[in-house]
Amino acid sequence: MSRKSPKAGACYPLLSVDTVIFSVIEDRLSVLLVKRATITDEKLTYPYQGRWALVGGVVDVGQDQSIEAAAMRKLREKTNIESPYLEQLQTFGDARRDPRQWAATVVYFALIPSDGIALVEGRGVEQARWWPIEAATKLKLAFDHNRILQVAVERLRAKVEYTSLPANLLPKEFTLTELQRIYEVILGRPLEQSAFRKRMLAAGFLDEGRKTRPTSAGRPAVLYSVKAGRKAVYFPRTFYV
Amino acid sequence: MSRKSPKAGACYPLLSVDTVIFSVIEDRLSVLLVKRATITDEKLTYPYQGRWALVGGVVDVGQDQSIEAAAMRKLREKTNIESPYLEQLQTFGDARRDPRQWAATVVYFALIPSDGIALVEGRGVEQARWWPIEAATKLKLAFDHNRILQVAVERLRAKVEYTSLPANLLPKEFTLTELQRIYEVILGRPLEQSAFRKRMLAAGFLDEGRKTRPTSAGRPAVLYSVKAGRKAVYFPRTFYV
DNA sequence: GGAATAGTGTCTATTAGACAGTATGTC
DNA sequence: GACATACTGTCTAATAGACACTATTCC
Repeated sequence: MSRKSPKAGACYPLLSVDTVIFSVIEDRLSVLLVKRATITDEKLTYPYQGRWALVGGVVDVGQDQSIEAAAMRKLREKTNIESPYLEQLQTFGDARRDPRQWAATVVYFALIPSDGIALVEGRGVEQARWWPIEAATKLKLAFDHNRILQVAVERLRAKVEYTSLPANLLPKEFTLTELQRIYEVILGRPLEQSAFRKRMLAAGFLDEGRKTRPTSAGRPAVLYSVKAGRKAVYFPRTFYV
Repeated sequence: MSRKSPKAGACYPLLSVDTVIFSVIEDRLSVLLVKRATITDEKLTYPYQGRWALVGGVVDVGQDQSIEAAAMRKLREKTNIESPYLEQLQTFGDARRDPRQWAATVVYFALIPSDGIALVEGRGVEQARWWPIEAATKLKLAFDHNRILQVAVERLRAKVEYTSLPANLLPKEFTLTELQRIYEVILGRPLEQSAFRKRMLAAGFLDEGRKTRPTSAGRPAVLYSVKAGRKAVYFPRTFYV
């Protein structure tokens, strides 16, 4: 925000990126939010102080080669995830969503496994934490982030009905039971085991691991992993016709 | 492009909108392209002179209340369509896609009926015309518009498999045979009549018109129209499982 | 053997696709 | 009646869902 001309801020749109970072933590679909810092002497130039917000920030033309690179950079600054599933959601832009000026934000959504997530606190941020979706939507978020979050959840739920996206929420190797649990958590309803397994195997995006993992009790399960290069597969039908 | 500071153009991203306007004309999926004007004395500030390009332009903070409003304005300036089906496709933005500066463009795609299209030529544009998709993709378009067009066509073809989107390519009233023809043109393969009709009627997005239209020969067909407020319906399966 | 979890076989209901057949208009 | 286009009935194959059954481990 250091333009020379006093009117510049009002004449050109500001471009930022925001990422809705999803993970399933303790059987709940959750989103990573950051709390915006409180800076007592700069109320005008740093709005929504103390509010929870999506991970994001202004695109830096000097630093970012592309919008996606900007989103990846912001994500790296907040988590230690190297290559998450990242999909562009939608761009929101109008005259009123930022009190300072006409602003547009390109929103991505990311899916990351629940294992080994370490949060990093950065500039302009007091805290970062995971919120279950139901709790997050009840918060009064910064900017139009409530609406953005809602759109992101709707898109995720819609795509889970007919794609293999949820596999990106698990570590590299996982059992079909674990995968099914992820689907059930996001959709909020139980799925029939036999039909689920048939569908996943028929879709042909899984490699069967030779090893099995003996858990505390019960028959050990076969470990599967997503075939190399297959970010997502589309099923020919949705669940429960 | 009239920023005061000489470095301003290099420091902030430029935000524009582009719309891939589709229509089915004479049984061919077509896209509306405009030819960029030739201005001999301003080669640097107006790139890709004489090239064909998507309909679009820079977002004007003073004029446009939102990005979608900007897209609608550009569309209005080129065609006389009042309320087309308009869906945000994707935003493309990086350091190299515009020779002048780091630029981002929010791309929409529009579906408009083939009847009553009148083209209007505007500023910076010499011609506007419809190109069949196969011909358009062979042109060397301005900016990264070849890539954008490709993404748009892929998205359209994908959605046609499981949505009622193509109904937006027809006038208000149409027969099921006409609707089927649109699907076949976009998908590039014939569909089985009985299954097609069952699917469309089962999806429940059509109102049966009481009138029939006596054509030159053959049995007159029932006219259908999309139920009020139903922009698109999702089918539970794709065609040809 | 009992408990727990993983995985499969079989039946049924649904429905998409195929295709022949019927309906209704013009000439 | 001939022709053209619109529309429907019926058969079949595929498969999702339901659910009971089997498999493999730990204790």
